[in-house]
Amino acid sequence: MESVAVKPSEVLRQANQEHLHRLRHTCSHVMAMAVQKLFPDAKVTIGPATEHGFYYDFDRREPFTPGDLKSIAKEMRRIIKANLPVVRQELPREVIRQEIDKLNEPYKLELLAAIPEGQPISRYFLGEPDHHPQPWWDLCAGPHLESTGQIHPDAFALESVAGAYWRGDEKNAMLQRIYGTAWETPEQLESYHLMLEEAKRRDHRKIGKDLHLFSIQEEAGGGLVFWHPRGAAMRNLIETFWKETHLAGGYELVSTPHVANLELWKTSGHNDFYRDSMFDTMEVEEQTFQLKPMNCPFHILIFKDTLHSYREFPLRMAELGTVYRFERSGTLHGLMRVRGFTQDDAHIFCTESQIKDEILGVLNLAEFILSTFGFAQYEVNLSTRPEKYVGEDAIWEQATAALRQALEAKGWAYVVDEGGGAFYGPKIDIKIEDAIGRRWQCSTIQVDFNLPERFDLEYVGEDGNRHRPIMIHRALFGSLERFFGILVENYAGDFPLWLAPVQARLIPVSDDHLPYAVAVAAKMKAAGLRVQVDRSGDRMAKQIRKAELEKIPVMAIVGAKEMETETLSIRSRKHGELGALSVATVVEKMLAAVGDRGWF
RNA sequence: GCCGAUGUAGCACAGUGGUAGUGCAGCCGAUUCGUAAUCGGCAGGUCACGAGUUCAAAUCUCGUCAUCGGCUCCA
Repeated sequence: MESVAVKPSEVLRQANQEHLHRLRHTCSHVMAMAVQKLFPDAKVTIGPATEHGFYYDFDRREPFTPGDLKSIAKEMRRIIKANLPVVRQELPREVIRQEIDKLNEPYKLELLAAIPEGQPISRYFLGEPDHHPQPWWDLCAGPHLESTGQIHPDAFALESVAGAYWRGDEKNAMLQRIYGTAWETPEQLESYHLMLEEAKRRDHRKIGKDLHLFSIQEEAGGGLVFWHPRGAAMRNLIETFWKETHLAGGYELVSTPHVANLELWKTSGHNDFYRDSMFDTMEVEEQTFQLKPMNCPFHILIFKDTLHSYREFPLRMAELGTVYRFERSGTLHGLMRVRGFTQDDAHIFCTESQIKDEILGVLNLAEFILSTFGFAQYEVNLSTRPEKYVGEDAIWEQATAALRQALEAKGWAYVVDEGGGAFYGPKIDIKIEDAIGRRWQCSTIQVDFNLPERFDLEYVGEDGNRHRPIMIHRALFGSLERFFGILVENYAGDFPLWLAPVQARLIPVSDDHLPYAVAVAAKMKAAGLRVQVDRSGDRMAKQIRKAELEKIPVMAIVGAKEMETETLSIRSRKHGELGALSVATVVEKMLAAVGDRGWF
């Protein structure tokens, strides 16, 4: 399964992106033409190219079925084989408006009205415009291929039908979106399908179930995670590592409740700005309580409980804080999108002049922690002041400059998202790249000018006067649940030794060797290794098969030979049979692999 | 929440109106075995849940919940 000649992701990377974009866009027109031929009642809307293909949204009463997709694809192949020319025609607004009117396409009229004055307006025909009857055409800016024959009839596929709102707004009509994928060659399409299979093989929901890591239970409700012993063991390892690293990095650990009086959330502004994502309140002895969607107000209360001096700054407060957010049922997805999750949260209270160094410190910590889990490739975004914001311009500029300086000092390339910041401050987001090239947003670092104001935070400065501190929110994993899901998919369940919930399985050749296996296991456990003995009485080959299916990294065969010589015959999941090694050597080598966070 | 699909034993699946099935896992017994499945037996299901249609419902209808693919939103 690992030995594909050329990695599918490589094949796809070699494709000409500009050409692919045209091809996919044209493909979406071909599909729309096919759909309107087969289903004349379908109204056209928009149909752009996407990362892997294209889609087209239609307004039609009857839903498209999988069978419909087959006939649409067939019709598309016919259009491709006919090799119709793709002809662009620019027309004055009023002329094209009348043309659209004739076709009775209300969505296109709306699109036309949205095109700014002075911009050229064009349509694209599939077929010669002078031909009678007039060929199919679509209001479109282009660009496209020159003819439908340039699409390879075996390099596209229709994938699925999904609902989508007109212009992405849920107040609007629900349209039917048909997704397709399209490539230059059948080989690329094949590679794309291999990629999809690979992603499916790594799906954390499947692996999580197969390896008994976690579950989500219908009886308890969607989006609530149950960590089973093996998953919980891994989570504990991650948490321990996180806590030790933060303590070493100058953070102090705190722990706060899961609910609080609603008044707190009114002060913080969450009750106004975040209500849609919060669970309903609960009444207790005539007071109203709220399950927490964030940790920040709690850390602020700890901060406020004493008067602070600038000499204590920067003050770094960290917590693995479990929060609950109301997510609409249709959006829940395994561990990636849940209703209760644990943020690896921290809040740094500091002065303006400390922002840069603090951010740099967070970037270094993020790099250290993420790379420990095997993530060394990042995509970094810097988001600046949006249109609606709080805080003074000068301080926004100062903070944004500090973020830039920190990124530059770190030497990381980054993309600026102008106006993409939160209303309360600028931020840096870090996306990590996994083993098959997918990117996941994890870390976020946000400067906050709002909460210190709302809670009237103060510290005593060098001058003896009260000043308002700067507050930095930051999370590195983002959410432990989500990060765990990413880890599972990144490693495909083959975890490095330090994370593997069961590091070694001792396999007795027969029951005669069971006592020896138990004794050896005790020794290995005493050395701090997570070891199990297979007591099933199954044949050796069966025991090996079970251990392989459970992706246990080290198998140790125990038989007469091994008892005789006080050795273990090691079979590594990664490297196969390694022969007989003394128990002491196995322990030593395993501990070394744990130490450098590698595999055995 | 919205559009579409799905829900049968711990897991993977078969079963289109007439007494719920297969494989693996589990338990029991025999086998005591050298690098990915030993053999035999037993047990296990309110067919997601709740209504309805029918002489009869896993199967048809409606509702609820959950899951899957999307939309929207996001850690």
